[in-house]
Parts: sequence; C-alpha cells; structure tokens
Amino acid sequence: MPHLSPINGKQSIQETEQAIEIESIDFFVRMMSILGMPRSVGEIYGLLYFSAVPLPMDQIVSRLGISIGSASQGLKTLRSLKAVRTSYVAGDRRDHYLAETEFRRLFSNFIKEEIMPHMESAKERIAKMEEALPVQDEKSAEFYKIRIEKLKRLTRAGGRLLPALAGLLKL
Amino acid sequence: MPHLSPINGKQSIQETEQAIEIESIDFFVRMMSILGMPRSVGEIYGLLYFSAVPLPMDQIVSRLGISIGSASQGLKTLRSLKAVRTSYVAGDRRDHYLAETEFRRLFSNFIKEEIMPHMESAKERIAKMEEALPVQDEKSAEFYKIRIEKLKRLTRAGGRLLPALAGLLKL
DNA sequence: CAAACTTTTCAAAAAAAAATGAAATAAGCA
DNA sequence: TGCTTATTTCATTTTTTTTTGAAAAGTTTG
Repeated sequence: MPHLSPINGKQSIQETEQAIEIESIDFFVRMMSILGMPRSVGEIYGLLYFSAVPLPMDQIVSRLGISIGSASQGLKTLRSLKAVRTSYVAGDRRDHYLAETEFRRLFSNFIKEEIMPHMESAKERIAKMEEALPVQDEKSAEFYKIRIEKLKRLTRAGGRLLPALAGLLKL
Repeated sequence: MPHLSPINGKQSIQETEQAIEIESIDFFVRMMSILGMPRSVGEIYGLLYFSAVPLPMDQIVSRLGISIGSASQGLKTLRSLKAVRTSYVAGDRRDHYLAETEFRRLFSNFIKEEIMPHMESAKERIAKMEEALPVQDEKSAEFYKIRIEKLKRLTRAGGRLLPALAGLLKL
C-alpha cells in the first residue's frame, strides 16, 4: 500500500475531504439503491452532498470516473426528484449543480413522483377485479369480497399515509 | 379474439376466478417490484392471495408456468418475509402454501428484514466520516460538521420512524 | 431401508437494467 | 451568423439480476 500521508502521520485536509467524499458516495449509493435508483445516481448525489461549491457536469464525470451519458442521465433523474438544482456561476456557461439537502422535501418528492403513480394504477386493477366479481354468486363470493376489500383498504391507507409520511419525518 | 363465454353471455365461475387471479397477479407483481422483489415472488403471492385453499408447489409451478427453481426460491423469500405459511393437508406429503394477508404484519416484517439492516450499515459509514473529520480544522470543517449532522438526523429518524410505520397503517 | 416423491441448490442461460460513447442537438459567445 | 463549448439522446455494450433445469439432498412410507 503506497504511503499517502505526510511524514508526521497526520492526514492532509485533502485526504480528509477525500475520505469523507468516499464514505458519502458509498452512503448514498446504498441509500439510492434501496429506493431502486441506479448506482450512478447515488454516486452523483453523494459527491454533491459534501461539495461546498456547485460542480459542473464535467467535474462530476471526471471525479467519479463515469461517462458523460451516465452523468447527464443521472442529473436528469436527480433534477426531476428535485434532489439537485443548478446554480449560476458568473463567467462560466456550464450548469453547476448543488445538492438539495433537505431530506424531508426530497422524500416527499420521491413519494409523489415514484410511488403515487403506482397507487393509482393499483386502484384501477382493483376496479377490474370488482367488475369481474358480481357474476360470482356461490359461497366463495364472500371470500373474494373480503380479499378485495383488504386490497382497497391497503391502497387507501397507502394513498393517505405515504404522502403524509414526509411530514412525520422530524429531522 | 376467441369466444370464451357461454352462449348466454354470462361468464362462468371459473372465468370470473381466472379474471380475478390475473388481476391479482398483476397487482402483486407490481407491488413487489416497487419493493425490489423479482417478478416470480409477486406472481406466487398474487396467486396465493386469492386462493381459498392452500396450494402445493407443483400447483404454483403449473398454474404460473414458472420453473420449480423459481418457485422454490420465491417461496423461500416469501417465507422469510412471513408472507406465506405452510399448512398441513391430511394425506398429502407436499407442503401447501397459504398467503398471509395481514398487510400490517407483512409490512412490518419487510421493514425489519429488508430495510433496517441498511440503516445499521449507514450508521457505521457515518461513524467513519466522523473519524476522518477531526483533523480538518479550517473554516470548511463547519460545513462538513453540518452535513454529517444532517445524515445522523436522517438515519436516526429513519431508524425510529420506519419500524413505527406499520403501526400507523390503520387498515 | 429402498423406492418414490418432493424440495433445494447452483451452474448456465436468458432477460433486464445500467453504462458507455459518439452523433445530434442546443446554447452561449465573437 | 458561424464557431465553440456544453448537454442530451440513443444504439450498442457491459453488467447485474432473474430464471431455468438438472443434479443433489431430503422425506415419507410401503
């Protein structure tokens, strides 16, 4: 293992920053992957989260060693979740990106964008089950009704609880 | 499109059950995929959810048209989440599976099994950041401290809120 | 205990998801 | 406007995940 520290054994400021950056990227890559986001999205957010200055895309590309295609796609995703925003930097025509660090808002956007649309289509699917049901008139009909009712309660509860969740997140 | 209904235009009980089964499988395949579970797991649960009788694995295999490997794997996953349980059927040596339909409990198990372990490793990663930090002693140290503090609040809130979530699920 | 049946495991194949990079497009500047 | 730089798009490649199927392991019962 190469010797990276100064002779006195203390790590330089750059080394500290680099160590934190690595942990941050690791942290958010895993976080995002729980939420079903690709690695690159986690990497970009992790890098920006501990950057005091807004970074242009080419900096993101070179520091993370990812392709410009991935960076562009990842930033698009992060923008749509409002997890990053662009900040104007005088005398530079590139977009510069900054991490949005208010997790409550991020979370709320994620639920609205990524989860709620599924709840809608779930409701449609339950409606189809109910369309099919009424013909059924033997004893098993009761069983089906109960199971469908459970699904309805689940989606209703989900639809109410999930958007309210962000509010519960007292950070 | 082939004519599947009887001449009177009403659908048979089997057709109704099949229609509901299809919607159920569709419903849970999507549900599970939000939670990062493979298609086969959703299919199996969707089939069992609307089955009044416990089904043995070979029934699951033949009705879903999946391999026995997938079925075995999927059932293992579902068992570990306590989303299915086996039920004894007299005079049959095969295991018979039944869906657990109490979503509150399912949800709670999912969080405990799939989410909480990540929260633990997140805490370890934050600890590493704090180890790296103290050397840093210029003005930017403050920035890092604030960001790390935010992460700590996030993981703390997550660790408390997520396990409590199932309790909020009033179905 | 051995034959018949059931289930699990796991290497290989197939499918799905993500990353790449180059061409196309867009946007700022002289 | 034309030149330069920045960004997006998307067909292709790479990587990861899931499924398959057959062999191994495990069970039950005659």
